[in-house]
Amino acid sequence: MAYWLFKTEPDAYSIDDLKSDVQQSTFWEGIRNYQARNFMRDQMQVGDKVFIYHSSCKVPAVVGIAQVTKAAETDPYQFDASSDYYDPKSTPDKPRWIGVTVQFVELLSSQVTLKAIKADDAIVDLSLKKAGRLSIMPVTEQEWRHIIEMSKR
DNA sequence: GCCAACGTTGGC
DNA sequence: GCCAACGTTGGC
Repeated sequence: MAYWLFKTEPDAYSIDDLKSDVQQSTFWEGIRNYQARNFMRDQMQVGDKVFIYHSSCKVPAVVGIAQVTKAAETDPYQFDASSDYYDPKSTPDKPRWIGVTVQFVELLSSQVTLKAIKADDAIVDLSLKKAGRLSIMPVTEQEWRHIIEMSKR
């Protein structure tokens, strides 16, 4: 089982939206970055754990946990000309973009802020720390455990 | 709202 | 295939 971190803008779709969504789950559409896509396509499996991270907001932070409930499938929004996620270069017989389905697991008892993560020497490799703009990134098991511990402080 | 960082595009 | 220009992301 692998660990991941998904960024989302809470104004658009927050962890609370996920929690109150149908079956507490959602198709994670709109990933338009090749590195992120390749993680979903090549490595992500049902049962993988996911940190939900709120970005572009007052306090950027890891706020909760979700899990992958469905492996990658074609993201239909790439064919929808009225969608922000429309990609005119993608075709149904050769789709470029995919998404997985995730389900809410739990809220962290306290959020772990970007500030705290940046200040913590135990977290070195996390892309979040390297000014990465990656919307989906791998998390090592140690980092996962460490961030869970931080949320309990 | 600014701007640095970085990914993508397209001309050559 | 290089690289400059451009667009986007995301913290502040």
